[in-house]
Amino acid sequence: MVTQSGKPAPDTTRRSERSRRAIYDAALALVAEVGYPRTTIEGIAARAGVGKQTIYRWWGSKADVLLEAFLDLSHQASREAGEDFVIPDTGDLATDIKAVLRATVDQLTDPRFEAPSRALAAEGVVNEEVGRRFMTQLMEPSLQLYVDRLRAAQRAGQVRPEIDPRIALEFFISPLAQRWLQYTGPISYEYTDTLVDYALYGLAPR
Amino acid sequence: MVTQSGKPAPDTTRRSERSRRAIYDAALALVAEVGYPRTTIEGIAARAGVGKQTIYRWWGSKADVLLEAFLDLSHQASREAGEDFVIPDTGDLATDIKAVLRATVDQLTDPRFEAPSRALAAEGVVNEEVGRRFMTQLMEPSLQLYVDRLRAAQRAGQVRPEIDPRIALEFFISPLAQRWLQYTGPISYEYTDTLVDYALYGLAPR
Amino acid sequence: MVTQSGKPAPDTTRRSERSRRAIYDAALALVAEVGYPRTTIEGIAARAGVGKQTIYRWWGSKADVLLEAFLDLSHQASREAGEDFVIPDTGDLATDIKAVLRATVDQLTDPRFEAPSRALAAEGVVNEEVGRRFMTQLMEPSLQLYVDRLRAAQRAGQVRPEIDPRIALEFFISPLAQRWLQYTGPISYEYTDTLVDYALYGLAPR
Amino acid sequence: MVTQSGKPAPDTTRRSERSRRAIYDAALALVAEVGYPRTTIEGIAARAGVGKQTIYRWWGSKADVLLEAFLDLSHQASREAGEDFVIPDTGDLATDIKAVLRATVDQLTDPRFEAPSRALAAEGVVNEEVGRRFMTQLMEPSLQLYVDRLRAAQRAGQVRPEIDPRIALEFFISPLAQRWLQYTGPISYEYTDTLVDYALYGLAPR
DNA sequence: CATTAAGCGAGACGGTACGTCCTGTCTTAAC
DNA sequence: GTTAAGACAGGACGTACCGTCTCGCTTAATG
Repeated sequence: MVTQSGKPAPDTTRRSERSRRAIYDAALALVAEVGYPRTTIEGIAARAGVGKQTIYRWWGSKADVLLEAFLDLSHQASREAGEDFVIPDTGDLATDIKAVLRATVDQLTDPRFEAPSRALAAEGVVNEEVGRRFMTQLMEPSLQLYVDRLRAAQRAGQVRPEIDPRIALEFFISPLAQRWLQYTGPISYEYTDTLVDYALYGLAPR
Repeated sequence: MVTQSGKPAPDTTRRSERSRRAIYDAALALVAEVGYPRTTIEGIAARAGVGKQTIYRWWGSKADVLLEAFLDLSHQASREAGEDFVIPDTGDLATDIKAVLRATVDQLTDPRFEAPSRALAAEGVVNEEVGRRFMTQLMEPSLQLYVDRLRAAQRAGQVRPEIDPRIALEFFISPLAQRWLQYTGPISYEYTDTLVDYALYGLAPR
Repeated sequence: MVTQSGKPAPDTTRRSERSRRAIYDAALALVAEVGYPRTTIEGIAARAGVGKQTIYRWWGSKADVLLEAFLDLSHQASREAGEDFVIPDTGDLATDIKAVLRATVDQLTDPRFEAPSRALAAEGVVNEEVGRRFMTQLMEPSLQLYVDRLRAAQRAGQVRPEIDPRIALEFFISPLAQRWLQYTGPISYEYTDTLVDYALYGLAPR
Repeated sequence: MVTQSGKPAPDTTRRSERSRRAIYDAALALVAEVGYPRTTIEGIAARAGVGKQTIYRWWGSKADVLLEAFLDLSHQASREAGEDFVIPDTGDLATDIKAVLRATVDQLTDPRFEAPSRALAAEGVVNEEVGRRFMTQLMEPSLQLYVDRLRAAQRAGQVRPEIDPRIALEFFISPLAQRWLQYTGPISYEYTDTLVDYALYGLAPR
């Protein structure tokens, strides 16, 4: 998807896999250690034992590198975790969503994920392009799972049919996201459970 | 609450009001024009016709400057707007909250506010200290208004008494905030109205 | 000797003697401790417990301050030393001049004098005005003593009458000065004695 | 002779010759135009169209830059001038030295040389390291020429054999240097001729 | 099977901004 | 009216990174 710039596009087949990995590792490590603003391209290159040009050849910006590194990390994690990234369907919507949200709470407080995802979220707030990629590449797949589960619940008569699942899911996701992003309140299992109870009360038919 | 640093702490009584104003104006203008990352302390100083040291004397960072500038802007706006910053109480909770959310939508898309508040929100995501100040100084007062209005609704029997207003308000605020911050969806009056309908359905007694 | 500038000349009668002394002391101490380039007006003021403006009111530059401070120091030294600052006339010109040059060697290596006089000499090299004041106020009186002593020697028939004493004295003074200023060679009693022997051999009648 | 500093020592083979030249030119031009103290590293960099870091990478200080620039200028001048930088030997010592000193007078008053050499001399007075480099790299070669010529004169019986040429040459050089450096008197052909006459009278055998 | 062209590590380069220090002017309150 | 104190506009310092560039080197793939 390289748009035609002035430069002759680099030859992907000759790309050094070893360098790419080293760059991902260095980027994630640095963001975790010193924070995003003090993570520099030079620092990543030095830590990865790589020339700066190798970074500039393949990525357009620090955010780009981190986004890919984080995507890679997420894919690895998915592969390791197996089933965990789907929403269960026990028949009881409340139980199922509570379980998923508890897993989300765990992930949001996992130090391995926290620094880079905060960094990317922040960059995305201010840089629309990064924001949209963060959204489509990282969040969207998860959101779709909620949509699917809510549709199933509608078919089962547990959620009113006129409800738009795409909006309903925000009642579970957004309050948690905001507390995490903006320090508007503490995050806990108790909190997410309450969220689900309040929200489902409104979504269920009378 | 000035913590004892190494420096002798400047004399506030001698501070130049004219410089402060010029710095606020320059900071807000630059963020609007070139974006937060390309807004520099040197740029602010130059535009304000002020020495860099005058900025460093009174603020600790670019984020600090912008936070105060934005607070100042908000206070000005409040003063101009008068009554607009309270939640009306017509007796109909849905109507009242819809009105406030529509005003919020307007503000979030007002170019005068958008750039600086995005910048601050982003900084706050990554810098906890800024995040907490953004929260307590800018958002908290507004949130309290929601709490008050929801309490009144509880007394009027329109909201179930066991609901925690502090959590309930997030159903109105957070989805909108997330769409705005993370480009997770479009923002419109229709959307916020739907939000209120879905949420109140769950909050109201059966 | 304040030339008419735009400013109303300050009132000398109200000048604080205590401040002047403190400034001299601070200036000399700082030059000795950290060297001339790292001696600053602010540093002098702080060390002297004096406002910066007090320095700017009475002196035009750092060099000015130091020049006066050093003059003051020299006058003090003269007063303490009494007779030492005249050239003796024992009748033997060589002996007399050797004695004076040995005293000069001592002074040039006295750490109390070395730092400020090097500083002033250096400033004078590059700043003609300072150079001329250094010359007329500090060196000239001493040079005149040489002229007087050489004239006496001419009257006594120990120096050829056609010799210009003003030039002759440079054979004693300049080589020593250059070695000191420019590190062109070591300084010792033996060296100055040799200088006198070589030079007088040429100045004396055959 | 690179001492082990903390920095990794730049790669000399990759050094930009074009930048070095531009820096020399800018430094000499600025010193001539605005004087040494108002010549800044930033100014040199800007005028040379060079990044500041390029200066800091290769030189340790403003004095360092100027010293090398001046050395380079001198070498250029030597190359252009050819024979002019040796002391002639016509058999008549007085004539030969007078000629050289007249050339020196010319150089000391050549505006191309005056500003930078004053600046370096001044810096050398106050900064021993610079002083010694100024001495060894710029003055020493010329001084050696005097030593050689005086030795030849001793062999020819024109100078007493017990005279140390290294001290004798100071009678020609130092008075002139001091007048130039410290404004202790005017500089002219007549003056240097007199110097030679007075001095040789003492150096010659009876 | 050499040739050649790309990616690579390294790092010098022209720049911009940083945060600190100092300049010389100006203002305030104390004496 | 001088003084101590210190805020101010300005500007240079020396450092850290930016993104571009050029250098030899390794490493496929091709002629």
